Amino acid sequence: MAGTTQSKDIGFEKLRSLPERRSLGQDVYGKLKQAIVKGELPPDSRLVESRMANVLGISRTPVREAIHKLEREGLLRHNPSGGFFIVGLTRSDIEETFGIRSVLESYAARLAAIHHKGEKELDPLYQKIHEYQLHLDQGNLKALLRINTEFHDLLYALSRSPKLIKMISDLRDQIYRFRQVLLKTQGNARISNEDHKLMLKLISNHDLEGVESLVREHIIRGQRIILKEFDKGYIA
Amino acid sequence: MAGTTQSKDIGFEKLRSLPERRSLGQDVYGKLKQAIVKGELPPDSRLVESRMANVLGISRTPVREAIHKLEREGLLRHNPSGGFFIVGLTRSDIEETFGIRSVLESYAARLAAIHHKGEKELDPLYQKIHEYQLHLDQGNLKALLRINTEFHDLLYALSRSPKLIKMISDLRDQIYRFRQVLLKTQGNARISNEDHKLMLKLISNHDLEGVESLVREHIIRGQRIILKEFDKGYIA
DNA sequence: CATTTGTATACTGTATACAGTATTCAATTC
DNA sequence: GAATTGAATACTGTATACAGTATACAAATG
Repeated sequence: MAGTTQSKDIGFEKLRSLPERRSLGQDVYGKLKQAIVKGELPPDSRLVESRMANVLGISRTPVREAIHKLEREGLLRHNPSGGFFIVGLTRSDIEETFGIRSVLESYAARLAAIHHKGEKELDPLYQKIHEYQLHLDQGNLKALLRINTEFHDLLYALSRSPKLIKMISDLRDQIYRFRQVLLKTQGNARISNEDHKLMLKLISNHDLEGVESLVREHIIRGQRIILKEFDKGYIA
Repeated sequence: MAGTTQSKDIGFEKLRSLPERRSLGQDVYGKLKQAIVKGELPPDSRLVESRMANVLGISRTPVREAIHKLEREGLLRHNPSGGFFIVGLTRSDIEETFGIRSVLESYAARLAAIHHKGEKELDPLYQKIHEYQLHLDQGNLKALLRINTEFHDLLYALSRSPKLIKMISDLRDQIYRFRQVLLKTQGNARISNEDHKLMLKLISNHDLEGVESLVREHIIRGQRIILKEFDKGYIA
């Protein structure tokens, strides 16, 4: 216990959090996941362990760690004849994923409405809406995407359900590659922010049913946009 | 192509599906997951790779595969000082998990109601209800649990959403250890079957809102039962 | 020339080796 | 006897080795 010895051993707390050394496996996992999620690695391409290990200058072992995690996550699938490949998204995958998101995210919003006490909790969210509005007029897509994500993260954090948040986050990773389609047009980008404003209003009023169905509709709107583009063949 | 050569190479189709050799890693994953999910391995206990490998008579490599998958799945957590341990369930975990189930499973039922054409699809489900009723009178808990699971599997299969089904299945694994509490008392066991009957009726009538809110309530009822037992300290 | 066969190559799945870090516990110091 | 030190041990994270299978392609065969 601190203070029980004569010699002063105070002042080393700051050293405690110095290196924070993550393992190679974790690093590879993160890198590989990003690459897949962003669509940098094309679907159906095979992942050759030794090649990856060589490129990264490490051994196969940590690469395997990452691969097995990503397989469980659904981003990779095992080839019957051995090895793993990147899974692409079919039309049904998109339909399903948005459908599931529609119920999970609307539920998160409902929880947010239940748990939220006092208007002050919503301040950062109003802030994001404002910030968004500023960039909206000048059509800064990159910024809109970022702020949009931040808004949703803040909102779902209010649900106080870590498991739910994680599931929502995992689902969003799966369709990350299509994100930008959603805010590509001025019209959609504007509607999105109007929805967000309304969400906060409903949460303030503790209107559980209201916010739940609004978010559900919000997501389904996104689904329709993506599917339309998908059918046009612009994205795949 | 078959038949293009003179020599008869017909008759080997049956060999095609002979060994179906799963990898050691997959085996360990399955075994270990079962053991954790059923509560055979106590929470917070550390998993020592070399020990496990020795017990199973294999090397550490496939054991690691399994461990990393289970970590991504949330059943294991990484120890800051190295290694992995089994995560236990807190009260919040139970609350969260049932809450998420309530929206996912009600959504699956809604999809089932949307997709289902013709009464014949529901026959196996009515069959399960009947089967359940038979065992209900003689209080055969083991059988009730099995039939109950089968009913829900059949129902959610009608949703035609593999991703949704998988998520529901994963969530149920997390609270598998508490299953039997739900049907322990005659009263609850009976109500459960009444709910199931009503679900089928609503699905037949394509009453989407009805079946969705019924299933939601069905799950929340389960949540209350489990939480009550949990608070009494009978389960942990 | 179209098949088949044979052989080299690539890759996976599993086992093993090894260095570095935690942990344990007995010896030591105050 | 409580705290400190130090050596022995256990375990992890990573690298490497190796056998068996799949793949690719050239040679051989009709």
